[in-house]
Amino acid sequence: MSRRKNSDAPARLSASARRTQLLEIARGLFAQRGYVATSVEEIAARAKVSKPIVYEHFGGKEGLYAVLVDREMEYVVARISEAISSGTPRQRVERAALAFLIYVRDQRDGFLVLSRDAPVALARGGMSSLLNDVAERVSKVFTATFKQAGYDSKAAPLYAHALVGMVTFVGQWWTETRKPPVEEVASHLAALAWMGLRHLPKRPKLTMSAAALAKAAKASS
Amino acid sequence: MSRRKNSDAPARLSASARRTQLLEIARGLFAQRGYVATSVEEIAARAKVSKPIVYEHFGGKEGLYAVLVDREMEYVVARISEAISSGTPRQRVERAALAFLIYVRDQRDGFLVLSRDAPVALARGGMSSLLNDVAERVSKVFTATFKQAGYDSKAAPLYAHALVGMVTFVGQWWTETRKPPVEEVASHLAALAWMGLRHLPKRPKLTMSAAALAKAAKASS
DNA sequence: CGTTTGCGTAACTTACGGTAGCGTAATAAT
DNA sequence: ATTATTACGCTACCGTAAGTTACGCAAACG
Repeated sequence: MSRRKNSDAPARLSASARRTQLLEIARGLFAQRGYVATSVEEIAARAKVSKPIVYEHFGGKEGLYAVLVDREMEYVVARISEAISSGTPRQRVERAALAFLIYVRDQRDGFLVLSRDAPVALARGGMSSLLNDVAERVSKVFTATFKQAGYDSKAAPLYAHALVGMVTFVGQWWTETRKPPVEEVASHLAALAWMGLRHLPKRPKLTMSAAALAKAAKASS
Repeated sequence: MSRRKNSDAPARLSASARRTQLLEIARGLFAQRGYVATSVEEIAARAKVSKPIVYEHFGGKEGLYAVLVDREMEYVVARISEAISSGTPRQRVERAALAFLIYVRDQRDGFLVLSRDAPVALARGGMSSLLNDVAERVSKVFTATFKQAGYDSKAAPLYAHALVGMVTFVGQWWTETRKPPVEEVASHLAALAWMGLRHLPKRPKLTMSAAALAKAAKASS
Protein backbone atom coordinates (compact mmCIF):
# COMPACT_ATOMS: atom_id res chain seq x y z
CA MET A 1 0.00 0.00 0.00
CA SER A 2 2.85 2.30 0.66
CA ARG A 3 4.02 1.75 -2.92
CA ARG A 4 0.78 3.01 -4.37
CA LYS A 5 0.95 6.48 -5.79
CA ASN A 6 -1.05 8.84 -3.71
CA SER A 7 -3.39 10.60 -6.13
CA ASP A 8 -3.52 13.67 -3.90
CA ALA A 9 0.21 14.07 -4.06
CA PRO A 10 1.59 16.55 -6.57
CA ALA A 11 2.34 14.70 -9.77
CA ARG A 12 6.04 14.55 -10.39
CA LEU A 13 6.67 14.65 -14.11
CA SER A 14 9.76 13.81 -16.04
CA ALA A 15 11.82 16.69 -17.34
CA SER A 16 10.68 16.37 -20.93
CA ALA A 17 7.07 15.84 -19.93
CA ARG A 18 7.16 18.95 -17.79
CA ARG A 19 8.75 20.80 -20.65
CA THR A 20 6.02 20.02 -23.10
CA GLN A 21 3.38 20.65 -20.48
CA LEU A 22 4.79 24.08 -19.78
CA LEU A 23 4.97 24.80 -23.49
CA GLU A 24 1.34 23.93 -23.99
CA ILE A 25 0.19 25.97 -21.05
CA ALA A 26 2.32 28.91 -22.11
CA ARG A 27 0.94 28.70 -25.61
CA GLY A 28 -2.58 28.96 -24.32
CA LEU A 29 -1.78 31.93 -22.16
CA PHE A 30 0.30 33.77 -24.71
CA ALA A 31 -2.46 33.22 -27.23
CA GLN A 32 -5.08 34.64 -24.94
CA ARG A 33 -3.28 37.48 -23.21
CA GLY A 34 -0.24 38.19 -25.32
CA TYR A 35 3.37 38.08 -24.28
CA VAL A 36 3.63 40.98 -21.87
CA ALA A 37 0.34 40.33 -20.13
CA THR A 38 1.27 36.75 -19.40
CA SER A 39 3.23 36.15 -16.23
CA VAL A 40 5.64 33.34 -15.53
CA GLU A 41 3.86 32.91 -12.26
CA GLU A 42 0.59 32.04 -13.92
CA ILE A 43 2.23 29.60 -16.27
CA ALA A 44 3.83 27.88 -13.31
CA ALA A 45 0.62 27.96 -11.34
CA ARG A 46 -1.36 26.28 -14.09
CA ALA A 47 1.24 23.56 -14.31
CA LYS A 48 0.98 23.16 -10.55
CA VAL A 49 4.63 23.95 -10.13
CA SER A 50 6.61 26.91 -8.87
CA LYS A 51 8.34 29.56 -10.86
CA PRO A 52 11.92 28.28 -10.65
CA ILE A 53 10.87 25.26 -12.66
CA VAL A 54 10.16 27.46 -15.63
CA TYR A 55 13.58 29.02 -15.31
CA GLU A 56 15.23 25.64 -15.04
CA HIS A 57 13.70 24.52 -18.28
CA PHE A 58 13.75 27.61 -20.45
CA GLY A 59 16.03 30.06 -18.74
CA GLY A 60 13.34 32.67 -18.48
CA LYS A 61 10.20 34.07 -20.01
CA GLU A 62 11.75 34.98 -23.31
CA GLY A 63 13.42 31.64 -23.65
CA LEU A 64 10.12 29.91 -23.23
CA TYR A 65 8.49 32.21 -25.73
CA ALA A 66 11.32 31.75 -28.19
CA VAL A 67 11.06 27.97 -28.11
CA LEU A 68 7.33 28.21 -28.53
CA VAL A 69 7.47 30.56 -31.47
CA ASP A 70 10.23 28.63 -33.14
CA ARG A 71 8.25 25.42 -33.12
CA GLU A 72 5.11 27.09 -34.27
CA MET A 73 6.79 28.90 -37.11
CA GLU A 74 8.44 25.76 -38.32
CA TYR A 75 5.13 23.97 -38.27
CA VAL A 76 3.24 26.62 -40.21
CA VAL A 77 5.90 27.13 -42.79
CA ALA A 78 6.16 23.40 -43.35
CA ARG A 79 2.41 23.10 -43.88
CA ILE A 80 2.22 25.95 -46.30
CA SER A 81 5.35 24.97 -48.13
CA GLU A 82 4.05 21.52 -48.86
CA ALA A 83 0.73 23.01 -49.88
CA ILE A 84 2.23 25.20 -52.57
CA SER A 85 4.91 22.77 -53.68
CA SER A 86 2.98 21.46 -56.67
CA GLY A 87 -0.07 21.92 -58.85
CA THR A 88 -1.41 24.67 -61.02
CA PRO A 89 -1.19 28.23 -59.73
CA ARG A 90 -4.82 28.18 -58.83
CA GLN A 91 -4.47 24.90 -57.01
CA ARG A 92 -1.57 26.26 -55.06
CA VAL A 93 -3.65 29.20 -53.94
CA GLU A 94 -6.45 26.93 -52.89
CA ARG A 95 -4.22 24.47 -51.11
CA ALA A 96 -2.36 27.24 -49.31
CA ALA A 97 -5.58 28.79 -48.09
CA LEU A 98 -6.92 25.45 -47.01
CA ALA A 99 -3.71 24.43 -45.29
CA PHE A 100 -3.53 27.65 -43.39
CA LEU A 101 -7.13 27.50 -42.27
CA ILE A 102 -6.74 23.94 -41.14
CA TYR A 103 -3.79 25.09 -39.14
CA VAL A 104 -5.85 27.89 -37.64
CA ARG A 105 -8.58 25.46 -36.76
CA ASP A 106 -6.45 22.71 -35.27
CA GLN A 107 -3.66 24.75 -33.74
CA ARG A 108 -5.69 27.73 -32.76
CA ASP A 109 -3.55 28.86 -29.86
CA GLY A 110 -0.40 28.52 -31.86
CA PHE A 111 -1.82 30.67 -34.58
CA LEU A 112 -2.96 33.29 -32.12
CA VAL A 113 0.51 33.44 -30.61
CA LEU A 114 1.96 34.15 -34.01
CA SER A 115 -0.61 36.75 -34.88
CA ARG A 116 -0.20 38.65 -31.63
CA ASP A 117 2.36 41.26 -30.86
CA ALA A 118 5.82 39.89 -30.29
CA PRO A 119 8.01 41.14 -27.46
CA VAL A 120 10.18 44.02 -28.54
CA ALA A 121 13.29 42.01 -27.80
CA LEU A 122 12.41 39.54 -30.52
CA ALA A 123 11.25 42.07 -33.08
CA ARG A 124 13.91 42.15 -35.73
CA GLY A 125 14.01 45.47 -37.51
CA GLY A 126 11.01 47.03 -35.88
CA MET A 127 8.53 44.53 -37.26
CA SER A 128 6.32 43.47 -34.43
CA SER A 129 4.30 40.72 -36.04
CA LEU A 130 5.80 37.30 -36.47
CA LEU A 131 3.66 36.66 -39.50
CA ASN A 132 5.92 38.92 -41.47
CA ASP A 133 8.38 36.10 -41.60
CA VAL A 134 5.74 33.98 -43.22
CA ALA A 135 4.97 36.76 -45.63
CA GLU A 136 8.62 37.09 -46.51
CA ARG A 137 8.82 33.44 -47.41
CA VAL A 138 5.82 33.80 -49.61
CA SER A 139 7.50 36.80 -51.15
CA LYS A 140 10.36 34.60 -52.25
CA VAL A 141 8.03 32.26 -54.06
CA PHE A 142 6.12 35.12 -55.61
CA THR A 143 9.23 36.87 -56.82
CA ALA A 144 10.32 33.81 -58.72
CA THR A 145 6.88 33.25 -60.17
CA PHE A 146 6.51 36.89 -61.13
CA LYS A 147 9.81 36.91 -62.96
CA GLN A 148 8.83 33.83 -64.88
CA ALA A 149 5.51 35.29 -65.91
CA GLY A 150 6.94 38.62 -66.93
CA TYR A 151 5.47 40.59 -64.06
CA ASP A 152 7.18 43.26 -62.05
CA SER A 153 9.04 41.27 -59.43
CA LYS A 154 9.32 44.39 -57.30
CA ALA A 155 5.63 44.10 -56.60
CA ALA A 156 5.86 40.51 -55.41
CA PRO A 157 6.28 41.31 -51.69
CA LEU A 158 3.25 43.51 -51.86
CA TYR A 159 1.05 40.72 -53.13
CA ALA A 160 2.59 38.28 -50.70
CA HIS A 161 1.79 40.50 -47.76
CA ALA A 162 -1.65 41.15 -49.13
CA LEU A 163 -2.48 37.47 -49.28
CA VAL A 164 -0.96 36.65 -45.91
CA GLY A 165 -2.79 39.52 -44.31
CA MET A 166 -6.01 38.45 -45.95
CA VAL A 167 -5.78 34.90 -44.71
CA THR A 168 -4.56 35.70 -41.23
CA PHE A 169 -7.15 38.34 -40.59
CA VAL A 170 -9.91 36.07 -41.74
CA GLY A 171 -8.36 33.37 -39.60
CA GLN A 172 -8.56 35.56 -36.54
CA TRP A 173 -12.14 36.40 -37.23
CA TRP A 174 -12.97 32.80 -37.97
CA THR A 175 -11.61 31.59 -34.63
CA GLU A 176 -14.42 33.43 -32.93
CA THR A 177 -17.30 32.93 -35.30
CA ARG A 178 -16.86 29.31 -36.24
CA LYS A 179 -19.81 29.33 -38.54
CA PRO A 180 -18.66 28.08 -41.91
CA PRO A 181 -16.53 24.93 -42.06
CA VAL A 182 -12.96 25.06 -43.31
CA GLU A 183 -13.59 24.11 -46.89
CA GLU A 184 -16.17 26.82 -47.30
CA VAL A 185 -13.96 29.54 -45.86
CA ALA A 186 -11.04 28.31 -47.92
CA SER A 187 -13.09 28.28 -51.09
CA HIS A 188 -14.26 31.83 -50.55
CA LEU A 189 -10.78 33.00 -49.77
CA ALA A 190 -9.27 31.25 -52.75
CA ALA A 191 -12.00 32.60 -54.97
CA LEU A 192 -11.35 36.13 -53.84
CA ALA A 193 -7.62 35.80 -54.26
CA TRP A 194 -7.83 34.09 -57.63
CA MET A 195 -10.85 35.55 -59.34
CA GLY A 196 -11.24 38.81 -57.47
CA LEU A 197 -14.45 40.53 -56.50
CA ARG A 198 -15.29 41.07 -60.12
CA HIS A 199 -15.70 37.45 -61.08
CA LEU A 200 -16.67 36.16 -57.72
CA PRO A 201 -18.79 33.02 -58.07
CA LYS A 202 -22.00 32.91 -56.12
CA ARG A 203 -21.06 29.59 -54.63
CA PRO A 204 -17.29 29.10 -54.82
CA LYS A 205 -15.91 25.58 -54.89
CA LEU A 206 -12.44 24.21 -54.47
CA THR A 207 -11.06 22.46 -57.52
CA MET A 208 -9.66 19.60 -55.51
CA SER A 209 -11.19 16.19 -55.14
CA ALA A 210 -12.91 15.10 -51.97
CA ALA A 211 -10.12 12.60 -51.48
CA ALA A 212 -7.43 15.24 -51.65
CA LEU A 213 -9.47 17.38 -49.33
CA ALA A 214 -9.76 14.64 -46.76
CA LYS A 215 -6.07 14.00 -47.05
CA ALA A 216 -5.32 17.63 -46.33
CA ALA A 217 -7.68 17.70 -43.38
CA LYS A 218 -5.99 14.82 -41.64
CA ALA A 219 -3.06 17.05 -40.77
CA SER A 220 -3.78 17.70 -37.15
CA SER A 221 -0.98 16.79 -34.73
CA MET B 1 10.96 92.76 -19.70
CA SER B 2 9.51 90.98 -16.75
CA ARG B 3 6.48 90.20 -18.87
CA ARG B 4 8.55 88.32 -21.41
CA LYS B 5 8.22 84.60 -21.18
CA ASN B 6 11.40 83.05 -19.91
CA SER B 7 12.32 80.41 -22.45
CA ASP B 8 14.10 78.37 -19.80
CA ALA B 9 11.08 78.20 -17.60
CA PRO B 10 8.85 75.16 -17.95
CA ALA B 11 6.15 75.99 -20.46
CA ARG B 12 2.77 76.15 -18.81
CA LEU B 13 0.18 75.07 -21.33
CA SER B 14 -3.54 75.53 -21.25
CA ALA B 15 -5.61 72.53 -20.31
CA SER B 16 -6.74 71.76 -23.82
CA ALA B 17 -3.30 72.35 -25.28
CA ARG B 18 -1.77 69.97 -22.77
CA ARG B 19 -4.49 67.48 -23.55
CA THR B 20 -3.78 67.38 -27.23
CA GLN B 21 -0.05 67.36 -26.58
CA LEU B 22 -0.37 64.35 -24.34
CA LEU B 23 -2.56 62.64 -26.88
CA GLU B 24 -0.02 63.11 -29.62
CA ILE B 25 2.85 61.91 -27.48
CA ALA B 26 0.88 58.93 -26.29
CA ARG B 27 -0.07 58.06 -29.84
CA GLY B 28 3.56 57.94 -30.84
CA LEU B 29 4.50 55.75 -27.91
CA PHE B 30 1.56 53.41 -28.17
CA ALA B 31 2.26 53.04 -31.86
CA GLN B 32 5.86 52.16 -31.28
CA ARG B 33 5.75 50.06 -28.14
CA GLY B 34 2.17 48.96 -27.79
CA TYR B 35 -0.17 49.60 -24.90
CA VAL B 36 1.35 47.52 -22.13
CA ALA B 37 4.93 48.41 -22.89
CA THR B 38 4.19 52.12 -22.75
CA SER B 39 4.38 53.74 -19.33
CA VAL B 40 2.53 56.77 -18.12
CA GLU B 41 5.82 57.99 -16.79
CA GLU B 42 7.37 58.15 -20.21
CA ILE B 43 4.39 59.93 -21.67
CA ALA B 44 4.60 62.50 -18.92
CA ALA B 45 8.35 62.78 -19.26
CA ARG B 46 8.15 63.51 -22.98
CA ALA B 47 5.60 66.21 -22.31
CA LYS B 48 7.91 67.64 -19.65
CA VAL B 49 5.30 67.23 -17.00
CA SER B 50 4.78 64.89 -14.10
CA LYS B 51 2.57 61.87 -13.98
CA PRO B 52 -0.40 63.31 -12.09
CA ILE B 53 -1.08 65.59 -15.05
CA VAL B 54 -1.96 62.60 -17.13
CA TYR B 55 -4.37 61.45 -14.46
CA GLU B 56 -5.94 64.86 -14.21
CA HIS B 57 -6.71 64.90 -17.88
CA PHE B 58 -7.61 61.33 -18.69
CA GLY B 59 -8.16 59.59 -15.40
CA GLY B 60 -5.51 57.04 -16.10
CA LYS B 61 -3.69 55.08 -18.71
CA GLU B 62 -6.75 53.36 -20.08
CA GLY B 63 -8.68 56.58 -20.24
CA LEU B 64 -5.96 58.16 -22.31
CA TYR B 65 -5.83 55.15 -24.58
CA ALA B 66 -9.58 55.08 -24.94
CA VAL B 67 -9.76 58.71 -26.01
CA LEU B 68 -6.96 58.14 -28.46
CA VAL B 69 -8.52 55.08 -30.02
CA ASP B 70 -11.92 56.66 -30.20
CA ARG B 71 -10.64 59.62 -32.18
CA GLU B 72 -8.57 57.47 -34.48
CA MET B 73 -11.40 55.09 -35.19
CA GLU B 74 -13.74 57.92 -35.97
CA TYR B 75 -11.23 59.42 -38.33
CA VAL B 76 -10.48 56.26 -40.21
CA VAL B 77 -14.07 55.19 -40.53
CA ALA B 78 -15.02 58.61 -41.80
CA ARG B 79 -12.33 58.47 -44.49
CA ILE B 80 -13.29 55.06 -45.69
CA SER B 81 -16.98 55.76 -45.52
CA GLU B 82 -16.70 58.75 -47.78
CA ALA B 83 -14.45 56.79 -50.10
CA ILE B 84 -17.03 54.07 -50.70
CA SER B 85 -20.05 56.32 -50.64
CA SER B 86 -20.38 56.60 -54.40
CA GLY B 87 -19.13 55.33 -57.72
CA THR B 88 -19.01 51.99 -59.44
CA PRO B 89 -18.11 48.94 -57.35
CA ARG B 90 -14.66 48.94 -58.79
CA GLN B 91 -14.19 52.60 -58.09
CA ARG B 92 -15.27 52.07 -54.53
CA VAL B 93 -12.66 49.39 -54.09
CA GLU B 94 -9.99 51.61 -55.53
CA ARG B 95 -11.02 54.63 -53.53
CA ALA B 96 -11.20 52.64 -50.32
CA ALA B 97 -7.75 51.22 -50.83
CA LEU B 98 -6.34 54.60 -51.69
CA ALA B 99 -8.06 56.31 -48.78
CA PHE B 100 -6.79 53.76 -46.35
CA LEU B 101 -3.25 53.91 -47.62
CA ILE B 102 -3.26 57.68 -47.49
CA TYR B 103 -4.38 57.36 -43.91
CA VAL B 104 -1.56 54.93 -43.21
CA ARG B 105 0.91 57.29 -44.79
CA ASP B 106 -0.24 60.51 -43.17
CA GLN B 107 -1.41 59.20 -39.82
CA ARG B 108 1.11 56.47 -39.44
CA ASP B 109 1.16 56.38 -35.66
CA GLY B 110 -2.60 56.36 -35.46
CA PHE B 111 -2.77 53.44 -37.80
CA LEU B 112 -0.16 51.54 -35.86
CA VAL B 113 -2.06 52.06 -32.64
CA LEU B 114 -5.14 50.57 -34.22
CA SER B 115 -3.30 47.64 -35.68
CA ARG B 116 -1.52 46.78 -32.46
CA ASP B 117 -2.83 44.68 -29.66
CA ALA B 118 -5.45 46.38 -27.56
CA PRO B 119 -5.46 46.10 -23.77
CA VAL B 120 -7.56 43.19 -22.60
CA ALA B 121 -9.84 45.55 -20.72
CA LEU B 122 -10.94 47.15 -23.95
CA ALA B 123 -11.26 43.94 -25.92
CA ARG B 124 -14.96 43.41 -26.32
CA GLY B 125 -15.76 39.77 -26.73
CA GLY B 126 -12.25 38.44 -26.88
CA MET B 127 -11.34 40.31 -30.03
CA SER B 128 -7.96 41.85 -29.51
CA SER B 129 -7.56 43.88 -32.66
CA LEU B 130 -9.34 47.17 -33.00
CA LEU B 131 -9.47 46.80 -36.74
CA ASN B 132 -12.24 44.29 -36.33
CA ASP B 133 -14.55 47.18 -35.73
CA VAL B 134 -13.57 48.55 -39.09
CA ALA B 135 -14.10 45.17 -40.65
CA GLU B 136 -17.53 44.94 -39.09
CA ARG B 137 -18.54 48.23 -40.62
CA VAL B 138 -17.37 47.04 -43.99
CA SER B 139 -19.36 43.88 -43.38
CA LYS B 140 -22.51 45.95 -43.15
CA VAL B 141 -21.90 47.49 -46.53
CA PHE B 142 -21.00 44.17 -48.07
CA THR B 143 -24.05 42.43 -46.69
CA ALA B 144 -26.30 44.95 -48.35
CA THR B 145 -24.44 44.79 -51.63
CA PHE B 146 -24.37 41.01 -51.59
CA LYS B 147 -28.09 40.78 -51.05
CA GLN B 148 -28.69 43.15 -53.93
CA ALA B 149 -26.46 41.17 -56.27
CA GLY B 150 -27.93 37.82 -55.31
CA TYR B 151 -24.90 36.59 -53.44
CA ASP B 152 -24.87 34.73 -50.17
CA SER B 153 -25.03 37.51 -47.62
CA LYS B 154 -23.73 35.13 -44.98
CA ALA B 155 -20.36 35.26 -46.67
CA ALA B 156 -20.17 39.05 -46.61
CA PRO B 157 -18.29 39.33 -43.29
CA LEU B 158 -15.74 36.90 -44.60
CA TYR B 159 -14.94 39.03 -47.60
CA ALA B 160 -14.98 42.16 -45.50
CA HIS B 161 -12.42 40.76 -43.12
CA ALA B 162 -10.38 39.45 -46.00
CA LEU B 163 -10.12 42.88 -47.59
CA VAL B 164 -9.47 44.70 -44.35
CA GLY B 165 -6.80 42.21 -43.41
CA MET B 166 -5.25 42.52 -46.81
CA VAL B 167 -5.03 46.27 -46.70
CA THR B 168 -3.92 46.55 -43.09
CA PHE B 169 -1.20 43.97 -43.40
CA VAL B 170 0.14 45.61 -46.51
CA GLY B 171 -0.16 48.90 -44.70
CA GLN B 172 2.01 47.65 -41.87
CA TRP B 173 4.57 46.35 -44.28
CA TRP B 174 4.49 49.53 -46.28
CA THR B 175 5.21 51.71 -43.26
CA GLU B 176 8.65 50.16 -43.11
CA THR B 177 9.56 49.78 -46.73
CA ARG B 178 8.31 53.03 -48.17
CA LYS B 179 9.36 52.20 -51.64
CA PRO B 180 6.33 52.51 -53.89
CA PRO B 181 4.22 55.65 -53.63
CA VAL B 182 0.63 55.47 -52.47
CA GLU B 183 -1.03 55.35 -55.84
CA GLU B 184 1.07 52.43 -56.91
CA VAL B 185 0.39 50.39 -53.80
CA ALA B 186 -3.27 51.26 -54.00
CA SER B 187 -3.47 50.25 -57.63
CA HIS B 188 -1.88 46.89 -56.94
CA LEU B 189 -4.14 46.29 -54.00
CA ALA B 190 -7.24 47.29 -55.88
CA ALA B 191 -6.19 45.14 -58.80
CA LEU B 192 -5.75 42.12 -56.60
CA ALA B 193 -9.03 42.64 -54.84
CA TRP B 194 -10.98 43.35 -58.00
CA MET B 195 -9.39 41.21 -60.68
CA GLY B 196 -7.69 38.56 -58.60
CA LEU B 197 -4.40 36.88 -59.24
CA ARG B 198 -5.74 35.33 -62.37
CA HIS B 199 -6.32 38.49 -64.32
CA LEU B 200 -3.70 40.56 -62.66
CA PRO B 201 -2.50 43.30 -65.01
CA LYS B 202 1.23 43.66 -65.41
CA ARG B 203 1.01 47.34 -64.65
CA PRO B 204 -2.18 48.09 -62.71
CA LYS B 205 -3.66 51.57 -62.90
CA LEU B 206 -6.36 53.28 -60.94
CA THR B 207 -9.41 54.26 -62.95
CA MET B 208 -9.62 57.67 -61.37
CA SER B 209 -8.49 60.91 -62.91
CA ALA B 210 -5.37 62.67 -61.78
CA ALA B 211 -7.59 65.42 -60.45
CA ALA B 212 -9.61 63.07 -58.31
CA LEU B 213 -6.41 61.50 -57.12
CA ALA B 214 -4.95 64.81 -56.06
CA LYS B 215 -8.19 65.64 -54.33
CA ALA B 216 -8.01 62.41 -52.34
CA ALA B 217 -4.39 62.97 -51.43
CA LYS B 218 -5.05 66.35 -49.89
CA ALA B 219 -6.73 64.67 -46.93
CA SER B 220 -3.98 65.00 -44.43
CA SER B 221 -5.06 66.63 -41.20
C1' DC C 1 -5.30 90.34 -2.84
C1' DG C 2 -7.43 86.15 -3.47
C1' DT C 3 -9.09 82.66 -6.35
C1' DT C 4 -8.53 79.63 -9.95
C1' DT C 5 -5.70 76.72 -12.66
C1' DG C 6 -1.77 74.17 -13.90
C1' DC C 7 1.72 71.48 -12.01
C1' DG C 8 5.49 68.98 -8.96
C1' DT C 9 7.19 66.03 -5.01
C1' DA C 10 6.96 62.10 -2.85
C1' DA C 11 5.14 58.55 -1.53
C1' DC C 12 2.17 53.93 -1.67
C1' DT C 13 0.85 49.62 -3.57
C1' DT C 14 1.00 45.97 -6.51
C1' DA C 15 2.88 42.87 -9.68
C1' DC C 16 6.39 40.74 -11.99
C1' DG C 17 10.96 38.70 -13.54
C1' DG C 18 14.54 36.49 -11.54
C1' DT C 19 17.54 34.01 -7.88
C1' DA C 20 19.44 31.55 -3.71
C1' DG C 21 19.13 27.86 -0.88
C1' DC C 22 16.82 23.98 0.90
C1' DG C 23 13.79 19.67 0.72
C1' DT C 24 12.19 15.32 -0.97
C1' DA C 25 11.14 11.52 -3.92
C1' DA C 26 13.10 8.07 -6.98
C1' DT C 27 17.07 5.39 -8.49
C1' DA C 28 21.51 3.27 -8.21
C1' DA C 29 25.25 1.36 -5.47
C1' DT C 30 27.10 -1.01 -1.61
C1' DA D 1 18.20 -3.31 3.47
C1' DT D 2 20.79 0.73 3.89
C1' DT D 3 23.20 4.34 1.89
C1' DA D 4 24.58 7.51 -1.75
C1' DT D 5 23.32 10.02 -5.65
C1' DT D 6 20.62 12.08 -8.89
C1' DA D 7 16.50 14.38 -10.44
C1' DC D 8 12.65 17.13 -9.46
C1' DG D 9 10.58 20.61 -6.94
C1' DC D 10 9.40 24.38 -3.26
C1' DT D 11 9.55 28.44 -0.05
C1' DA D 12 11.16 32.74 0.45
C1' DC D 13 13.17 36.51 -0.97
C1' DC D 14 15.08 40.68 -3.83
C1' DG D 15 15.03 44.54 -7.02
C1' DT D 16 12.54 47.03 -9.97
C1' DA D 17 9.13 49.11 -12.60
C1' DA D 18 4.74 50.82 -13.12
C1' DG D 19 -0.11 52.62 -12.00
C1' DT D 20 -2.12 55.55 -8.85
C1' DT D 21 -2.89 59.03 -5.23
C1' DA D 22 -2.36 62.80 -1.32
C1' DC D 23 -0.81 67.02 -0.61
C1' DG D 24 1.17 71.24 -1.40
C1' DC D 25 3.16 75.09 -4.35
C1' DA D 26 3.25 78.78 -7.53
C1' DA D 27 2.05 81.27 -11.51
C1' DA D 28 -1.71 83.66 -13.89
C1' DC D 29 -5.88 86.45 -13.79
C1' DG D 30 -9.63 89.41 -12.27
